[in-house]
Amino acid sequence: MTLFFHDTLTRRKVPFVPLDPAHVRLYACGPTVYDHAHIGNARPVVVFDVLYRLLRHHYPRVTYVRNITDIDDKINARAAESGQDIRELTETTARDFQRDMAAIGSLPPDREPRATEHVVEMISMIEALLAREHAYAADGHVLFSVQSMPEYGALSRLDREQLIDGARVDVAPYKRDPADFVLWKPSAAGTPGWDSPWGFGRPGWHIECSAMSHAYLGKTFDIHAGGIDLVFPHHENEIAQTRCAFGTHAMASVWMHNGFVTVEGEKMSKSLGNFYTVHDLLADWPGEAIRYALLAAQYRAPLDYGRRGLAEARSALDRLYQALRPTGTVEPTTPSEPVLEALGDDLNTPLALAGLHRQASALNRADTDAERREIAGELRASGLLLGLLQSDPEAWFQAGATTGPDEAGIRRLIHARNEARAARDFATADRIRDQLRADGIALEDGADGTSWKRLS
RNA sequence: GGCCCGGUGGCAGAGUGGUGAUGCAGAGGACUGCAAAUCCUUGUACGUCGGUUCGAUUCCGGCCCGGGCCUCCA
Repeated sequence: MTLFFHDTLTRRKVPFVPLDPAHVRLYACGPTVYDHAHIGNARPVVVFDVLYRLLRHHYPRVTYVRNITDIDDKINARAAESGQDIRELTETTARDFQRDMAAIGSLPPDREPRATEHVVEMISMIEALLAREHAYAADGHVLFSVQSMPEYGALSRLDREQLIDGARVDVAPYKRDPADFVLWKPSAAGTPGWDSPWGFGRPGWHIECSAMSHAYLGKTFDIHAGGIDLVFPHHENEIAQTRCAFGTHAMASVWMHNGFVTVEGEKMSKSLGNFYTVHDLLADWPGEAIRYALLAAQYRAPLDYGRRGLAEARSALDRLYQALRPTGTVEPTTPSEPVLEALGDDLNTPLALAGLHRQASALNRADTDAERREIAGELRASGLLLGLLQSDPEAWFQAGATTGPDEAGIRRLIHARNEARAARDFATADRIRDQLRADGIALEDGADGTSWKRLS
């Protein structure tokens, strides 16, 4: 089946044709590690994790590269203000990031390169740009010459005049053209930096992704992904650097960008301070609900994130796990056709989730155990593509609150209640149930006995 | 100012030129000692004004409203 993805460069949904069907190559821009990831940072991780899972389902080999930006002036500033060692700050933050992303069900990428480990490649790329006269050195800086590339601006559809008119920063005096951007800049002694042909300094922001994507995926690869706010300048400049350094016609075949997460209609961002960190959300919500809520809207649409959406996500997962409950932990078999089609149509995750619910309905209606096991296997396989429904259903319902009675105590009370019920002493039975309810435990009397859930 | 997204029922959110996804919430019924869970039934939604059409929520245009980008940003 042909997959379709929306390509930012052409603003169209295009059929996906891998450059090499035997090896699909995907790059996504990763975090700058100076602070906990917020839910806006998590969205591309989760969305493109689904993309990665889908590609792996359809192709024999996929290489997914997601960088970690550990060279950045914000990192330096944070380290300076907290008195922390830069390396320690970036290592800790990177580890927290990986832990948080795993907690919301995302697979690790195949490669997770760090900018600090690729400065040599960045320098040689800058040298290539200088040799081809797409860049110039001035005043300890090396700048990319935007005028040397006629197609500059194609991704963001901005032309040079607009860039200059709209610029929010002062134009540095060493720039030949106000639109030129930095490839290398000098570092003061005692601040982070590397020796280079242009003196002690550090790379500009964009060059790291050009260097690292080239190092692991080559001069041209299949898909480059990231948040929509990276279209300009980051991806525009990556394209300029990579194409001009290698003389290619494209950096990636398809450019995919996720919409941002909003809070009460406004963009969530660190600069506005209106963000939820994944770390904090995990204290109150299952990671799977955090993930589900991120997949509840199509990835290009804005997503308003908050308690309501999280509560809905948890209810929806309750329903899906409830359907899986009678069959326990059956192995995933084959994802359902509607789910595959939904995901293959530009990652239509809300439609795919609807497919999961339809499967759950069918499962709830199934008459025989064999039928139940078959549908459950398919439902789990469909869920696997979305990174959902891989837990033991009982564990899903019984996880959560650490207060209240323990499992043995609950079982004892259920036993006592069932004895009362058998004796038709419903007053006692109801008292026990009410007491458990007050402790956050809900009972369900089924054909095979009484099961319980924690309410949170 | 330039460029780009959106406006769908109580809420979230798909989709389509002509039998009104999906979930949550609501109503009725079945099941149950009573519940819960589940199943069945139930909702005259597509910002606005025009145009095209036999027919538009779906295509085209104007307008209104919301949001984003224009070198911090996922």
